[in-house]
Amino acid sequence: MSETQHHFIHQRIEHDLASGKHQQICTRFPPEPNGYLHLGHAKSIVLNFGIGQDYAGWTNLRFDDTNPAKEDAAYVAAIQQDVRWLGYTWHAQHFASDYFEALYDYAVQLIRRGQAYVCDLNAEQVRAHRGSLTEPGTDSPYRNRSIAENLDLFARMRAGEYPDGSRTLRARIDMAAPNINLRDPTLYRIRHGLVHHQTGEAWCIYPLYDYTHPISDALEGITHSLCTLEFADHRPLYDWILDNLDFDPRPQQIEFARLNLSYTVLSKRKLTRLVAEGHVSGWDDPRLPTLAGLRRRGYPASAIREFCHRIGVTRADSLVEMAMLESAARDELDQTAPRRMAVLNPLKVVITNYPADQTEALTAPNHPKRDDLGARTLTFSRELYIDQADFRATANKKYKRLVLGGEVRLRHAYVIRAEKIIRDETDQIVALHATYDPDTLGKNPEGRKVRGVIQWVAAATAVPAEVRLYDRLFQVAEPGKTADLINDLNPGSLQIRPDAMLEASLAQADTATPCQFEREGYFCRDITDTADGRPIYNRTVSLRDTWQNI
RNA sequence: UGGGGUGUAGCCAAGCGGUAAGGCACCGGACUUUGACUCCGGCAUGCGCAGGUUCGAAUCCUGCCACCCCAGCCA
Repeated sequence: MSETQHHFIHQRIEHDLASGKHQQICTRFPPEPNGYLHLGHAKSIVLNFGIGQDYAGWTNLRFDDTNPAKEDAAYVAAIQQDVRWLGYTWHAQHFASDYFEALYDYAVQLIRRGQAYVCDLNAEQVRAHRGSLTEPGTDSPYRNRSIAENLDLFARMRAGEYPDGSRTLRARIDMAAPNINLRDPTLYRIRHGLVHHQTGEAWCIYPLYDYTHPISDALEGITHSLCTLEFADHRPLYDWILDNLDFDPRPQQIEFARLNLSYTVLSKRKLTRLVAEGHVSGWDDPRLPTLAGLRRRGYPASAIREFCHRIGVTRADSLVEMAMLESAARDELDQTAPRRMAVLNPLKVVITNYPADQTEALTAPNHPKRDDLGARTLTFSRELYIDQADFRATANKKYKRLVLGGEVRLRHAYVIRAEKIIRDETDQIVALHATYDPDTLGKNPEGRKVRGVIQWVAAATAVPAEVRLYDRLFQVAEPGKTADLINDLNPGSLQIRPDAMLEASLAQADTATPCQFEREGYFCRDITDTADGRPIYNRTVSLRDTWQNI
């Protein structure tokens, strides 16, 4: 696996270490518990926890739970599980709501300093006073209330004397600031009737992100607060809050570009919609770029970490190709996955010169390059299955599988020759008659070259299974770019092979270990669904296929 | 048209005044009982564009152009 690359944030940190500004580097991963984590979060997790590890510091997990209308405890549990699964351990876990009391006190301080005021404008009026991108805003008529009145009003806001939306606490900065975030931003809003998953009904006023985040960071001793680019405009406000509350030392916010992946969406809003509208089976649908989905799909956590290292960290907008993710998965799985044989679209083959009452046990290594992974036993018998795609009545010479009258190697077994196609009344191929060369076990046949090798399973011992093949969820590189993203869904993103046949060793397989179905790809047992007692396998990713045309 | 960002190969990305790393993808070839893996080779006279400074510029300066973000009591 590649070294963590040296990007601009590492440089900033090393500069801060060299200058003596910090002795220890502390970061945090601050998800809002309002949805499941996805690859975009993985980028942030790997970045933040990676820094904690690389610089002998630590990383906190902090739930940014300032908006109870959208959040839920169920998401808290899911997020914790995902972070652990990715392989990280947080130094401490916090909730922004742990700081509600402190946050309130700091707000009182701001009021005392004349830096915050209670505003009676409603949302619509606030918007009207804010001005536009090119025009300055105008002061709220409540901007110059006395400190005493502000203190009283804010206390009453907390006491629940005012209805939702009737008042807010605002920072008193500059309504003419070119940066709109500085035009007296809202610090607190009133929200009655909500049950916060952590604080219950203790509060009816809730602080906003821009106010909460810098203080939470400072309270925890975070040195570098990493976030995505869209918050760059908020940095002056982040600094303003800490400045006016005399925090020293202060955490430094540094922004980086969020991850975009082609043919999928990395937006909690869009993912929530796909789940809510039933376009996918749930947050853990294997087609989703959620960590839960990728995990169920069979992606190893190490592959996701590696992917995050490969894509780097910059401030430039980017659209990373899916191939980048798949490559990281293949690199990991190739080294670790035991090899197995499975036939996804079975075609029965009868070896006519092999005795009906005979079987033999063949030994096949679990990995072509790793003896330490051991071996398993395969049963060879008169009736077998091969894949329909591995046989053709006729084909050109580039096709190196089985052709009528031609030979092919059965992986780890004998060379067979296709002799006759057996059809039913409707002319459908129902079986193939073939003969085997008994002198080809573990050696090449005399005087001729057999180029093709295909997988097979013995009919008598095969394990029936359902195999699910996945394709990209969307059929366009940037879903929703030109129209509603639902129109961009790929109707063929899930293909089920209901009649797949697996080699016998998979009957009692360790369900947690992903394996390679030779010549098909990497697969893992789906432990969420069951189909009539038959195992269900998900294809994580296919093998790289450089075979262009037949 | 206000503010904040970003432009290096098809994609991601190093580079920090000394003559364009690496990965993905792709194209050759070797090996192969997985059309996999592995290995070897190829892939930017060029760094958004135009000027300028310099012995020397992707790196510095000037001016353009393109794209992204911001007007929630969301995060």
